[in-house]
Amino acid sequence: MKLTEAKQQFISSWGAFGTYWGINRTMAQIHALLMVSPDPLTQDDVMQQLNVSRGNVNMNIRDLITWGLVDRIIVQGERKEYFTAEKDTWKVATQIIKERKKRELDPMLKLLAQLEKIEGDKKDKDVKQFVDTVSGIRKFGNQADKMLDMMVKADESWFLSGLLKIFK
Amino acid sequence: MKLTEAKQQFISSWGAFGTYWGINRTMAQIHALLMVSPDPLTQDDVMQQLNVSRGNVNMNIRDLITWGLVDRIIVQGERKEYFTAEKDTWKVATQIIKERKKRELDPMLKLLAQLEKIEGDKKDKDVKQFVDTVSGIRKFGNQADKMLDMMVKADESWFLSGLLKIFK
DNA sequence: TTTATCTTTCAAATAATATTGAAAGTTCAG
DNA sequence: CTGAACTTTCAATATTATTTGAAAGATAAA
Repeated sequence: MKLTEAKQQFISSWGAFGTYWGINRTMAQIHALLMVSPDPLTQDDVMQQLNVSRGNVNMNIRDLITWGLVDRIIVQGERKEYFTAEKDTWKVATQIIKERKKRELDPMLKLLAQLEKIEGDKKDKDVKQFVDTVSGIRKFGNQADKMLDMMVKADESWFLSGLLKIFK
Repeated sequence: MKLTEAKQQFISSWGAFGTYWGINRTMAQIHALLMVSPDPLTQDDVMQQLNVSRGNVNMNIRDLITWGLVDRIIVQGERKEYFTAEKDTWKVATQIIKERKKRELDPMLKLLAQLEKIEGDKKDKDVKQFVDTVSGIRKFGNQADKMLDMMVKADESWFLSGLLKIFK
């Protein structure tokens, strides 16, 4: 397989993969493209390579920047902006974990804690089932939260080589 | 807050949360409803409580069954079918991990392994960046894969109390 | 200041996804 | 069998999410 074809396939699969995880296809594709591009690209480069409109590229790049996955690069003496993606997989992963935790997990845990304080007779089986379910999810979520926190603080080599021994 | 209101909020939030993760709103809501319902429900119960059509309920319940999260229950002497959800959070989580791994992570890792075997001069910076990116993701993915495998085989108490000490 | 270059916005168009509901299919009691 | 009770299917429809592209907004060189 040639580079061009492989890139194509990587970008397209990354896009499809993204949609399974609630990320829009184009955003995932732009991210993929920037990850395999050694040099920064302009919006026009991305438009041309992925066949999408200017507005689409602009909005999705902006979004990727707020996710902390893409950086805007200013080249001396050039009018237009360039963009580049973080290419270290570990950093990408921890960045995504950090953001999703903040945007989704943390608010959900807050809500579950509220819901658990429901008024009503714990003897009532409906009340009991509700509280049990909510508190089960909350406990699990809290543990996952702590684990992810530590993962984010840990470093790559630990993850890649050390972790396995622990699970033995 | 009263039970009815709390249930309502739980179901609706669970639905919204699901959409962040590529799960359709109704499927997540049905799952939520069944998790907080102590007794099995019929399709009509679900239709009525969530205000969705028969076809929608039927299709989504079927899907939840293939995910291994919902069971069909036959009650002696009753014509209609009942449905119930697994309520143990740990089991729900490991079941979801198992399925998503099988459906998404494993095929992606297979593809990445293919792409890494690209032909071309490793001195070329485009080739190098491509191979580095793909292999970085593949290594991370493989490690995550192993970790999740072990998590699925492990047990809840270990996760809830033991794991943290390891990360210290 | 004017103009050319580049970026951003957002209403409208399009595409993707989810939902409905009626008809067809199934199952079983009588 | 036959018909009532229940389940499944799927084309049509509705909803939601994404994309476009032209206009407006910046910015800086001339």
